[in-house]
Amino acid sequence: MKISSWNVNSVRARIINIVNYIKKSKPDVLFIQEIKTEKKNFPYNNFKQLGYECHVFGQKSYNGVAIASKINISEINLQFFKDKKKQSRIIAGKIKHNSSTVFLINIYAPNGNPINTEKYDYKKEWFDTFNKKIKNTLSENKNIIIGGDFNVIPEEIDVYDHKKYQNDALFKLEIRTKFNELINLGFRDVFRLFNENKREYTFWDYMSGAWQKNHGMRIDHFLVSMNILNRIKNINIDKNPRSNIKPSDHTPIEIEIN
DNA sequence: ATGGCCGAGATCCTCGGA
Repeated sequence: MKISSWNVNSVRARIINIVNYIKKSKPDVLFIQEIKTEKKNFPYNNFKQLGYECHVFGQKSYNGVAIASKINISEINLQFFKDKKKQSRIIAGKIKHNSSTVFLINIYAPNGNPINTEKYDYKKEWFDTFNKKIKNTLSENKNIIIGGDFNVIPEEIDVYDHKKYQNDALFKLEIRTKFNELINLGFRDVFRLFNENKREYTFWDYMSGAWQKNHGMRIDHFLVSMNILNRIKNINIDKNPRSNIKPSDHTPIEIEIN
């Protein structure tokens, strides 16, 4: 089974790219972030024509997450925790796969820039609440996959110039510590586990030719709980969609699970 | 050292993104 995650930067502006990606990559489940639309304007039909059912946690203009799936997802949850700013950032659900239940959590974590503002405080609080909630969830379900746009650069190797990002909300030590606290609850960053020293990115800014210069960062991740780690067969960052016309600034990341 | 590119939504500009 293939699960993909992609911050599309508007599901409506990106629908052609998304359809092309799905046709080519054929994920069983697609985590989508930054759909930037309300549920009522979500392009359900484009997905339905490809055999995908969509579960949507929308928001006007900003944020918004969705799960598109070829297989049944149960217990869809739009209130994994109560977001202080009422932003649509998490959609969760359960799938049955190889006679076990796997808890899927699709997240779009806050950006947090600029630092020393309430945006940064919101990001810190958001991660504190998320980590607490994950800790509780682990006591009930050992099979958890968290995927999405974490807005966290885990290590120096994960950004083209780490010195530039010391005081950025994506790389500040305080934020990376929270990311590590989450991992220490019993997860692995699957990309880094499978690629010890590899430099790969999932995001390139639209500005100043970042894509052409490969000025990227790895901020989209799959974290998998220890209990099902041995079932992960592969992880791949598909850079192709970033090179297309009218691209998202992020590109999909994909895992294969047995 | 600075600014640069996009999308949404309400006006021809602002906000948010990372």
